[in-house]
Amino acid sequence: MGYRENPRPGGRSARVQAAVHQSVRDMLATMDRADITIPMIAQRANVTPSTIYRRWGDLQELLADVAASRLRPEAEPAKVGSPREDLEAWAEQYADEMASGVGRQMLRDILSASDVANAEKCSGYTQQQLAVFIARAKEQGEAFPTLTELMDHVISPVIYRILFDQAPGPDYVRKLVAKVMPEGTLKS
Amino acid sequence: MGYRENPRPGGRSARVQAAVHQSVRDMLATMDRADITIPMIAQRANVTPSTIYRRWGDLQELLADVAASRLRPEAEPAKVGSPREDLEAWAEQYADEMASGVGRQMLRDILSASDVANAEKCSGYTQQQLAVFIARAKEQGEAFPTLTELMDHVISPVIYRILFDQAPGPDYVRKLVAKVMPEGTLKS
DNA sequence: CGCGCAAAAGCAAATAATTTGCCTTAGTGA
DNA sequence: TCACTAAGGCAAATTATTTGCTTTTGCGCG
Repeated sequence: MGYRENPRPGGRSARVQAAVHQSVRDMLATMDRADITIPMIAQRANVTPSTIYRRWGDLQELLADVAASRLRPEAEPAKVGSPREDLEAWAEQYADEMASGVGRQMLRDILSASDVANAEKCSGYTQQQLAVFIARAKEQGEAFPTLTELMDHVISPVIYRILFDQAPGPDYVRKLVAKVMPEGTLKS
Repeated sequence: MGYRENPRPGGRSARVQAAVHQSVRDMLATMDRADITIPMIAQRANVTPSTIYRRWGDLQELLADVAASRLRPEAEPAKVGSPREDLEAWAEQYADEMASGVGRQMLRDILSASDVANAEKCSGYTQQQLAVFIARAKEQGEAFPTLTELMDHVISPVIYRILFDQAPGPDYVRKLVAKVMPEGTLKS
């Protein structure tokens, strides 16, 4: 009697999931998160509350699921210049998105759920994106930081600040990138 | 009709707060967090549920409050060798505590609450502790990283890993510290 | 000291959310 | 086509939350 992780596309289960996700996104856009309840989500999605309870367990799990699916990158990072420049542009946008009200909420939703799967998924997405820059740099023979260095010294500080402190400022990210680039790699 | 942030010690309000906090700590120690409810906490603390609802709002706020108060450092970090060695020892213990089941839960509780105050408090505690090392190093004329460097390149990566990934390994923290120390500062 | 005030707690009724058992529906694969 | 099963609907039972009103407690003041 378990629910499939990935419902077959086109099936009823997939339709319900889509309707519920959509309903949650609508509500997040229009009202305060503290006022959102499962019965309300259910009504807007035209399903019964018990469907949601059985499938997701509670509001936190549902919100985490929705947040993680919104965080999935839609495309490869843009290629506009050198790998370093691409990384800088991407990181800046990443920081902005995460620091925005919506992004911040999504991060919290993901971390609040008792199930760790969504947090890992989210970190995995970021690593995938970073891996693209690393591959490009390698291809072009450009010196570049490792994945671990990028995660530890660019992503982590940005996320920490967003979660605990204040949003990272505009050139803060640029400085982090500069610091992590290998010696002798100067910005053009 | 607002509740005081810091109830006068010895008053009724302070007793209730202590009883409720204790009740929460007991329950966290003995049962799964998903099974904890406000009525249960109230019963164990000999208080009516409405008292808790009025004072804290909901379970998440209460858990965040309890977690933040547990995270308050009790003493200045130990002084056993050079500032760098002290920092290493402290950071390692910090990482262990945060990565433990209890520590991880506390972090999540703090981040799940809609009120950001506890998250800021928690980050503030860490910065206070780090400031002690910096002051000691300055006093002894030892080269030392800034507070920002320590937060960005030691604390942030540790916390990020705990939240999104896996617990940081045993010598991972040591490497982070080594990396952030000023050039020419070699380990004795 | 004892009085009055206001903050905070208790109580209980009203409301809302969650859980659960049982039934129905809709896809899937033989 | 048919039977099987995962998933959804419905409604009753349970549990949590909110709220209006009352009572208690501790503080400041005369």
